[in-house]
Amino acid sequence: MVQPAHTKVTRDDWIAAALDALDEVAIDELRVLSLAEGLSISRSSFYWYFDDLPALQGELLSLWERNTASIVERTERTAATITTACLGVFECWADESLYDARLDLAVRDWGRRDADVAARVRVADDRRLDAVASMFASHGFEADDALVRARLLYHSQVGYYAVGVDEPMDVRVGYLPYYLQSMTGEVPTPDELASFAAFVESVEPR
Amino acid sequence: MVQPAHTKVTRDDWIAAALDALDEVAIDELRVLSLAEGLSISRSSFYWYFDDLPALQGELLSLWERNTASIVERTERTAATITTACLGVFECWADESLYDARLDLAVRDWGRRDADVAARVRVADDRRLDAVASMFASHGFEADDALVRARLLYHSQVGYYAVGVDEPMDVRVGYLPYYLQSMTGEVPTPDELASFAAFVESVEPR
DNA sequence: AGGTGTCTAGACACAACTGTCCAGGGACGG
DNA sequence: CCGTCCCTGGACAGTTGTGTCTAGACACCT
Repeated sequence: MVQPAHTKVTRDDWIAAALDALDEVAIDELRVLSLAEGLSISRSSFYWYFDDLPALQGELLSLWERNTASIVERTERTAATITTACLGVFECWADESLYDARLDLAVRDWGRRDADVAARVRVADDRRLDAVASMFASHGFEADDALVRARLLYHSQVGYYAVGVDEPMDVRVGYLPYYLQSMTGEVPTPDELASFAAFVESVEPR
Repeated sequence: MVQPAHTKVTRDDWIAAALDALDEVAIDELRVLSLAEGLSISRSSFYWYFDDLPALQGELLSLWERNTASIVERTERTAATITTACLGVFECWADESLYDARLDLAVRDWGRRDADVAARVRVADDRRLDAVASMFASHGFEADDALVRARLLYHSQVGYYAVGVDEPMDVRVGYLPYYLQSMTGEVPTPDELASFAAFVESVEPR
């Protein structure tokens, strides 16, 4: 798997180029030629690394599965309060390496037109929502209440990205007390907020 | 503008076919040939009614603008309580003729790849959010709190559609008290819920 | 030097669409 | 019953994309 020195473009370069292109193009509208031009290389190089376009798309899909894992992992942590528990999940929205929002949007988008992808997206959404709902339930919320609060938390985040809100992270962090108050009915303590702010700070160098 | 009797397909038929196709195809991926096949007519008929594909897409865009109008209109009604005010907005999610969720999703989707559309979507989202935030503010919520609650209401709805939750309307209505409690901090009265249920019933024949 | 395996460029055949052109066909008015 | 206007079908050229094939460039090993 070692690349000869005269390699101009690696398999990972193609994948990175595809990810970058998602701002302007849907996954199922990726074009080998466009990616090649971006990489200043000929189209046929692509076919050295991938069987065809669907192979690259599949690669993106498995990259995307990580988003679900990040969320689920955080809902399973033990937390003293529901506000801390929620802040754990919020780490995903603050750290691109945990949750790639652009990719998530693109995959969801793709799922609207491709039945196989739609099925995988449905499974992922269910796992994410179940995980968040369980988290609320384990903090004493009754089942229906937990489900609705999980939806508010998750759907509003999906909507936030779908709408494409563009605001600096510190502004967003400033709204946190209001979000937490509505979602949990509890007021977060200054300590909780401070340690979340510290997490954000530690990530910032994106 | 009267159609001769031998007309097989009208301009509106093309538009309806396009709207129907949005389940399987993005707006910027609409194909004249596919629509024509669906209508069992030849492709060239399309060019009698529309200059080109962008003309049809523009038509869809202006149809979509109604969604914003419906929301804004409802936020401007005077309501005795914040819960009633919210239920007014919720009418949009319960009545397809007020708010076409599929079209909204499709346009938002399109906006991710087309700068002009993106600009119009941004304007619409801002107007909708401002309207809902003002609604909360007029019921005594402080500015930041009103903004966050407006976001929760609107973003979670956008997310709900993006995720593609599929549940019968009566189940959804059953969750209303929980949603309202989280979003407003108030418990809706049985009367409020009953009159919303009546509205839903009056629409149901979709 | 020569051989090998890895990677790239360019050419090719094929497919899916687009918008245009033109020759009609049906209904309706004079 | 004839011309006109509205609408439709089929043919055409042009564009953009796909995946394949072949020749060769480059580094590295012996």
